[in-house]
Amino acid sequence: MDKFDKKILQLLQQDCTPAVSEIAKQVGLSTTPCWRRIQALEKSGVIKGRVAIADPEKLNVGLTVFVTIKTNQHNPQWLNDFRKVANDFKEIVEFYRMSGEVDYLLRVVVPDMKAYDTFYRKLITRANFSDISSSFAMEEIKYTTALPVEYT
Amino acid sequence: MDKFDKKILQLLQQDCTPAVSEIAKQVGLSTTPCWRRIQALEKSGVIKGRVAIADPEKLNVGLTVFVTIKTNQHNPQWLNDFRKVANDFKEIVEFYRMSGEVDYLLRVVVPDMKAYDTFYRKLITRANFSDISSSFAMEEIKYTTALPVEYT
DNA sequence: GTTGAAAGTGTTCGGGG
DNA sequence: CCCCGAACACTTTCAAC
Repeated sequence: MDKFDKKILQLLQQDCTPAVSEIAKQVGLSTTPCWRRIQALEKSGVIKGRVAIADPEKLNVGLTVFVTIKTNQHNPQWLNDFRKVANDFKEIVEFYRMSGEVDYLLRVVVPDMKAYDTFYRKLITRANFSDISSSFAMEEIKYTTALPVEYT
Repeated sequence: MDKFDKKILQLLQQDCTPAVSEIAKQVGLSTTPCWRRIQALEKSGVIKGRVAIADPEKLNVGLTVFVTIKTNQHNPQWLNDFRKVANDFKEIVEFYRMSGEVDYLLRVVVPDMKAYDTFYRKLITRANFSDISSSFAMEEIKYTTALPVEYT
């Protein structure tokens, strides 16, 4: 990936609405090669897709909760089940298997504490955890879907 | 927000490339009213924008690290400075002010442990922390930018 | 890599019911 | 809310440099 591809990616990761001709102008290329590059980035899977970003407040999910989970069932079956559960819960927007102290980390979005409590109760009926702990975000200071292009 | 708006939002949060006519078909509306609804959702700020989603692996930032931070400087000046620092570091993709034990939580994306170490050293020269701790993600099981529409 | 241009498609926004 | 239709812009693909 040369500097043109990087610039294109930076722009599209910020905003994918402008026309190819506009992108081309900003990266210092003419439309045709710029269009070809975008096609290539999509075909090679560097660009996975284009999505609309919604406002959490406006969708009434202004509260972010991080849930750390320990389990005593370290078998693939348990994880597979839990994976399905996580996909069912739309409130779970991120889900990682961790190293170290904690086994799993979830990011959950809900309207408020009360709604989180409801979510929490539903969650623990769907899977067995040996230990589960919740941390609440008071403020979202930065959130971006744009990944750095510096490491390529 | 009625069921049409919710359906439109669900679709666009998954994929914003299809034409309005296609969206309209899927929600059971004709093009014009569907287009007007999308306009309204954008104007009211429910839809904040449209972005391209890049593949972390392909951009060589396959390692996610969660960094928990405690500070002893609980003044707005310190936070404001740190806010700027976080914006400078492209590796920091999420940044929350937390309640409870830990003061701040970062999600950081880097190529590998070595790169994380480099990032870490740079970070601690830019701000003072009383305590900082890193947890590594072994696997990203779920990551979505689509927020639930059920709470509106 | 560049330009220019043609054809097809989608968007946008009138008009009607 | 629906449909129709007509500008208009953008995408996509040429051929030629």
